[in-house]
Amino acid sequence: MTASTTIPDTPGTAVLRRFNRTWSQRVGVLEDSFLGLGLPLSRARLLHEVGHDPDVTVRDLRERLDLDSGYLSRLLRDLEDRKLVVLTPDPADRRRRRIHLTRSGARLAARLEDRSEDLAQRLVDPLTVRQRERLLAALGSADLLVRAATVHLERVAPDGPLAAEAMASYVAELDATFPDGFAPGPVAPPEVVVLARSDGATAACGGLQPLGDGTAEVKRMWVSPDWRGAGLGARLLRHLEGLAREAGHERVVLDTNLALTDAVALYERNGYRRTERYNDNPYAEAFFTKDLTQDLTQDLTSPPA
Amino acid sequence: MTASTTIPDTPGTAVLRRFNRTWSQRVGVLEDSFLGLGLPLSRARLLHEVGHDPDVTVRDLRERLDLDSGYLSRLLRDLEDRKLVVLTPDPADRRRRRIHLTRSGARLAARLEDRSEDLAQRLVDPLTVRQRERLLAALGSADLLVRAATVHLERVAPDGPLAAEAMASYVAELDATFPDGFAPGPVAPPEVVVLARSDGATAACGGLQPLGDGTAEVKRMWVSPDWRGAGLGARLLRHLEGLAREAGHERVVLDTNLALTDAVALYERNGYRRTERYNDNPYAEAFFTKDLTQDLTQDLTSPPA
DNA sequence: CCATTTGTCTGACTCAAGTCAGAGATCGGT
DNA sequence: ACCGATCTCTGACTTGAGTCAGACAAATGG
Repeated sequence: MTASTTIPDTPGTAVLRRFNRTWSQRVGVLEDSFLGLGLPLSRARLLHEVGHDPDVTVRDLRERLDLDSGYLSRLLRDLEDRKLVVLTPDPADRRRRRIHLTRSGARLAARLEDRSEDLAQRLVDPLTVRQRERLLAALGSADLLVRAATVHLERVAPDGPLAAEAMASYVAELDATFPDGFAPGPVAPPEVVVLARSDGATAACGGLQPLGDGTAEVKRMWVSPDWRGAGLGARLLRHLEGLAREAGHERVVLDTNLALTDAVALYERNGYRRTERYNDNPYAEAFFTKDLTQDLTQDLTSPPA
Repeated sequence: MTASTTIPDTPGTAVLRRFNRTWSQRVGVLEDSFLGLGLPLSRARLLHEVGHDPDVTVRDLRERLDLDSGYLSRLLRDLEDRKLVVLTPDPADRRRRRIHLTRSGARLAARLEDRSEDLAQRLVDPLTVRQRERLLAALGSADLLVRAATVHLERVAPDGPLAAEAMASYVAELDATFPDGFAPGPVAPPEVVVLARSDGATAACGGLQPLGDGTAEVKRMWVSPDWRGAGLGARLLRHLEGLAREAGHERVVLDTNLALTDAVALYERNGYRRTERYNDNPYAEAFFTKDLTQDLTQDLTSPPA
């Protein structure tokens, strides 16, 4: 609660590191709570994961948990020997194997869950209702911010499945937002597609289309509802501007519908100014442009050196 | 950011557990950051600990980190072989051995520190200044609350060193607060002394002295400045009331100085009412009492069952 | 239908992190 | 000077977690 009109010498990371220490000392137990029911941690985590979505394939797990295939195979075998799971070949692709919990596996998974819930409860217990609310609010916003901070921006193939999926989300959202729906004709995807990805899910997307004459158009800016308010839009926008600048463009333009108030605010906040219509997109009501040659935007992502 | 006028079914622990997941996935790396400089984690941690206070004895470390003596011995030997520390017998007690960092040990410890700082910096980096402030504020308050929630209240020997130390802090604070200082005569410690301890440090203290006639006096309530605002005072007070009730007392009384506005507020918030002077303590300006027989105070520490 | 890729599994390791049972010095009290 | 406690160290184990190099079977693309 120190006043923070000036940037302190120790740039907050002290707080972060202290918190990390506190958390891992006192709450690290939450993880270890999976322990003590006869299963080592790795196996318990695996069981938990299987419990969370039945019928996963070995492959899915391997990808999700980033485990060595041999190791995973052995872990699964161990769970199988303990009669906690059964592996059956996937009829659709007989190389794959599907994993189901047995009855006792489900029971154990539930007990692990309870145990972890118990521990969480016990942590929160000594606090007053008021404090509990403060704690949970703090953790909630820290969660969002940490996740936002660790999102990866990656350029993907514009015609790949990831890009297609993101485009579909974008279209679906506009369709739900506009009073008369949104039904664009079949359009080619933009030349550049960037996704913000987190945990294998797409948190935001945006595209870039060269229009010639030193101009690139920003297209399909979209932030998943789960991620609003985490600054992903601004980050993605800056990233796209950077790419445009690298590609030698002198300005970016974009169009938008005025119903998208958040988007309009985002553009205005980031140095975009209204300009005249430059296309015949029937859904577009407002047109923006930003000069990339004069680097007025100070980089907000890193402190002044 | 959901409205929280009603208590949700899933009592926040979901938020907590989700946060735990996020944190350990993304930031757990902070711990592992000690890795990769050629030292395994346990040794790196040990080095870090030694760096933080030079001239520790093996015994101290064993106690502080709760390690098996054989294991610790081996770890230290490993550090010694790597020429990172030197062990010398303690002249005062030649069974003990003191540990010092060598020059290269200190260098490595500093690099470990930097590395962890770097990682923290990198986490925070993609955020805007605004978001960073939000994150650090959230972590700061979560830190305090988590630490508060995991404080242990323990009764200690009134004449032991821990009690003495706490009393000294109490006296020192009052001495600094009162315009004319605070110099009580040599008084016997209260019959019951309870400390709130965290990480081997005392966060708060309080005492209980039977006055006869069904009455117990609450004495020496003190919360360390680091811990103000975490609700420790209320918790300790309730704990003392419980002890008094168990011991068969019907009411508690206490005196205080009006300069201690926080304390006065605490007592009023917790059902204490003003009463007339019952002793001749020259520093006391206000006297409070609370009836223990009617259990009006609902227990705020746990939700209604 | 054949070569290549993909998905799973086995065997043979490594490494970190402990635990447990003493051995041997050293100290403190009597 | 002796006894029991204290401190440190050694040896002999265990367990968990994970890596790496293939082997083998099923799918997939030309």
